[in-house]
Amino acid sequence: MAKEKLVTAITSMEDDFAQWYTDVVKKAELIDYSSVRGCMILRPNGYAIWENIQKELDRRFKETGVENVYMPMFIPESLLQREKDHVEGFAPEVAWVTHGGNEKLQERLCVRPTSETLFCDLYSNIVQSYRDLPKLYNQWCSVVRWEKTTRPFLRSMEFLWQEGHTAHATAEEAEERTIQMLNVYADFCEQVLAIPMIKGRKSDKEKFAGAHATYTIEALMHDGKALQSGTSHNFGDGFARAFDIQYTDKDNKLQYVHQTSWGLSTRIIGAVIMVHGDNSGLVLPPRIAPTQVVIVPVMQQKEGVLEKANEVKEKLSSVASVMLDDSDKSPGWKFSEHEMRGIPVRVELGPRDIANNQAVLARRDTGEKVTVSLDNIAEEVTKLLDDIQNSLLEKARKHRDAHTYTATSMEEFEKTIKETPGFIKAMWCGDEACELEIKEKTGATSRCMPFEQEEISDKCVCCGKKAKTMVYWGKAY
RNA sequence: CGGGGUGUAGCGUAGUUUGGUAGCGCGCAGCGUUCGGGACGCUGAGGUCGCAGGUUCAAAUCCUGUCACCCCGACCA
Repeated sequence: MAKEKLVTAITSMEDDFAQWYTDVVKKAELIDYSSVRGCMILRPNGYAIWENIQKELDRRFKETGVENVYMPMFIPESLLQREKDHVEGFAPEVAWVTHGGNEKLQERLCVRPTSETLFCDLYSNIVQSYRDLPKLYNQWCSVVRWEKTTRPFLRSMEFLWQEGHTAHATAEEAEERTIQMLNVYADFCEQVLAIPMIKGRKSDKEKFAGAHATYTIEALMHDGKALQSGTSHNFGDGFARAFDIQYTDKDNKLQYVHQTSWGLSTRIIGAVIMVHGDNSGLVLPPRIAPTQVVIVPVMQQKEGVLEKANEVKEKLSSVASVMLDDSDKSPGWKFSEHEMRGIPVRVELGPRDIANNQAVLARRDTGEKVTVSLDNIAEEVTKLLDDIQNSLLEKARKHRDAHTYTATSMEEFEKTIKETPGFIKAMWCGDEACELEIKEKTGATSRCMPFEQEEISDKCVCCGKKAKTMVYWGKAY
């Protein structure tokens, strides 16, 4: 396509997907690298996407009764070590503060890699009675994990996220909340980010350090790799016992609370890029696009063009977030630039259009152009944005389904993962040894045990023993 | 942490083999002509050649060390 020849700034996906990703992230000006290894700078284009994600999710959280708080970023070493599995899971990637000014600290402080311990400490102080429950807290913050290798959005040493932490009177209530929040994530991803998710439970090997059960939403990227996009954990009363979080129930008996935590990070932006992006750059679903419509005037120095463009902007601003690009670049340059940034709809407006009381609408996802009357441009744009949102989800679903395979033998498994990367549905006996062997042989890990089970066979794909569960497998980011 | 690669103007790079005045394209600034898929002309600004040592009359170039980033792997909510 002629179009693609022009944008030489971006490596094509087919040539080198990793390089394509890096190019998009940079050229769309989502991030820049910083002077600290593994830490990225979120630039306005990138941060605005996160702000929209925050806005949408925060509203959905609050609809379920969640309240926001803010916890300190430092955790005393003794507190971190309270729960054994938890500290073992996180210790290798924790950053430590050892000095305050020139003085060595009595006790090291860790920079939070996650805040379970802080919330537990708080709950142990503020929960006394069953009347104090449930506690449904969330915080928006950054966390630090000393990663060995990093990639923008997908894995950085410091990243933005939200972490919800709840405490409940009963195990049932905690389990219900865990699933409820997983559903909030999945609905958000489908409806707003146009990314279809597989919902399911993690195997013991893959579950969160200290969790009783971990649930996950898994998405398939354009290159056939899986991305864990959000998790929801049920802690049972494990943390409560370690942190002594007890309440008095109606019968005046001491009980431990049951807890959950759930998180979603800027990593999800990586998913948006890798699910919807194409060789011209980023493709943003309208519902999170900071700018939904860009107006590109043609012959803008001509009498009346900019005036008309401003009129159209005014008209559209009631139905979408609109930007008028009246910079003195050529129209063609602007076309490519805004495509690179993923703006869903472009309005082209020149003297020819104005004479005919019309404008050209170009959609980012398909490149298709239509001419519409200026009289009902607001309605047309609204419809178009909706249509783009829907077809992005549809396209992503088709891609995922087309790259979801089944395997009933290891030969089939290995061949599929090698030749046609994607999700593989295969039966599993439940033994961790088989999980390890599959990883060893194929590089694929168990992504989740989906809620929607199918009986592909009655034997474990690895050992041939009686199968317990169908598992989605895949190579993961 | 292992393997590989790359560091020269904001970006992309030539020059390194064989040491000898740092060059080109894009971008940037000014002026003019342009404008329906990255327009063009003229003029101009911009460089501690990643950093630190060493060899030499002379180092982007050779030697030693070091740092950063990218890719693959290992590890990893």
